[in-house]
Amino acid sequence: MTQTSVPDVVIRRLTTYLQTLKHMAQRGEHVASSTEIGRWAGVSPAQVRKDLSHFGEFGRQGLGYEIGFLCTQIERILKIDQDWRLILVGAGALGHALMNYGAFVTGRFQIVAVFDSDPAKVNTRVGQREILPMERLAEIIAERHVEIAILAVPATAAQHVADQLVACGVRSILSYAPITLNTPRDVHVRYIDPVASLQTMTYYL
Amino acid sequence: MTQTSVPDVVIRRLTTYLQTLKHMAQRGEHVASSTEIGRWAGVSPAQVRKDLSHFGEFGRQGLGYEIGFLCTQIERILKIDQDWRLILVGAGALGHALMNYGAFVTGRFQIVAVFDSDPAKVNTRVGQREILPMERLAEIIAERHVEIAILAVPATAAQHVADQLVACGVRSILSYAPITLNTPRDVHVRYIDPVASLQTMTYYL
DNA sequence: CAGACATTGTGATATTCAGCACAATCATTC
DNA sequence: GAATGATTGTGCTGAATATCACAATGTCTG
Ligand SMILES: NC(=O)c1ccc[n+]([C@@H]2O[C@H](COP(=O)([O-])OP(=O)(O)OC[C@H]3O[C@@H](n4cnc5c(N)ncnc54)[C@H](O)[C@@H]3O)[C@@H](O)[C@H]2O)c1
Ligand SMILES: NC(=O)c1ccc[n+]([C@@H]2O[C@H](COP(=O)([O-])OP(=O)(O)OC[C@H]3O[C@@H](n4cnc5c(N)ncnc54)[C@H](O)[C@@H]3O)[C@@H](O)[C@H]2O)c1
Repeated sequence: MTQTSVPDVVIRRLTTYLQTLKHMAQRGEHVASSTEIGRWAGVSPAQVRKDLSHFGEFGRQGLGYEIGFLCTQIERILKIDQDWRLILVGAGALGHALMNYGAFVTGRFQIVAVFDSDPAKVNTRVGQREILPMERLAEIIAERHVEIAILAVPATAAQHVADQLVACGVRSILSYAPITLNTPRDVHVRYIDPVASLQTMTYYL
Repeated sequence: MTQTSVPDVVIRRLTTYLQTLKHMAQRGEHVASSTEIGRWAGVSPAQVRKDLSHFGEFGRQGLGYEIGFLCTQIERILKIDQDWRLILVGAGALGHALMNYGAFVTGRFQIVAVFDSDPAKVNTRVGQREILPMERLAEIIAERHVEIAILAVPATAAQHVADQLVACGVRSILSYAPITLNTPRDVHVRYIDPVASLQTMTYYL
């Protein structure tokens, strides 16, 4: 029940439940049991129920969970029932893909500014937005109340940029650079690295 | 010691240790203690030692781990001391970024073919490679002994393509589609989804 | 509206994973 | 070459996480 004692794995599973529920909703279903949710999310029914019970009682005995209601609740728990403004640092190949990614154009996570250190790229456009110089980082972060940044710069520059972001008040970083960042405790960092993912898969082959 | 009983979290941490070690090697260091490795990888020294002890004794008391040697050993454990041939399905924005990603061009994970169902894209080029039609999937996978695939198609097509891949004998899938795939037990799937990562971070804000 | 049925929420239990502490071991110094 | 200092490898312990099992509670049908 206590907010702080919920393990991180539970939080991560909530996102997959949400995915599953949205998918079911699109298929026209209105109610889902923990068994169904579990099957599609790849976890046991008991796990689903226990995870949800950390935050309250959302289901009905004998019936299951009302999909729309549960979606709303999970979104509230994860605080994604509101818009979040992001910035992107690094307008390379990956940065371009991200800027054109539907979820960041129309969804609740909106990239409000793109930064790059390369003078040749600054003032050119990517998607809808103009690439800004790093000098304007602090200004935009403060002005737009940005708390989350996506890092898509080379590994060699990642730590340096991360330090700048932290200094500007960014509290969450999603990094694509294949390097573990050194940040203060209260700054949350997640990593996305396809090579690392592949390396863990070959072990099982 | 037993190969099968090693938890998946340990395997995933091995990749971060390897990253850290490579980084240290580049800085000209030759020996690393569990404390140093742990500091940069963000885990406790005891954790580092225990993880490594699952596979053998790689260190020297009083000194630490010889970096080059440990790299070699971890690479052997993860089976990344050999080249792996990958295929990529989906030559969209993300597919293009991946094809031009250095790690997939020069590293041990090599994308040997790209597929797309869009006739307008087939026979055009992305990076060095020609985009192939889905009809040639089975042929190439068998011919090149491909066991790993990267999935970069829209969510709506992901399950269908995954089924095709499994039918062709692919045993590991790295999926960028925001959907949990339904696959046989012996097929390993990892997911990369920036939105899911962001959703878990807002909880802590 | 009563009885059959299905499913939740959760205390208890089992299992997995992380941290601790120290003997064993090796390099280095004097 | 003995004494010192540092670090590993690991049994033990405790914490975190998953599973089980069932009472509680609702739905649905005839
Ligand atoms: N391309 C991919 O598909 C892919 C996939 C996974 C991970 N990554 C990783 O993502 C990162 C970016 O990849 P990419 O392919 O887009 O590289 P890229 O070289 O195409 O783009 C990097 C961009 O960062 C900018 N940059 C460099 N130093 C900077 C600094 N100090 N401040 C601000 N901007 C700076 C560069 O000007 C460039 O525009 C890399 O760390 C890479 O390892 C890439
Ligand atoms: N663009 C990004 O930065 C980004 C980031 C994370 C995740 N994703 C996810 O990755 C996937 C691809 O994203 P994208 O931006 O490249 O999309 P995209 O629309 O640019 O590309 C998708 C490609 O898949 C092809 N395709 C569609 N159905 C197919 C089928 N049945 N068989 C083979 N090919 C098929 C299309 O022809 C197209 O070329 C999506 O699931 C998206 O949600 C994208």
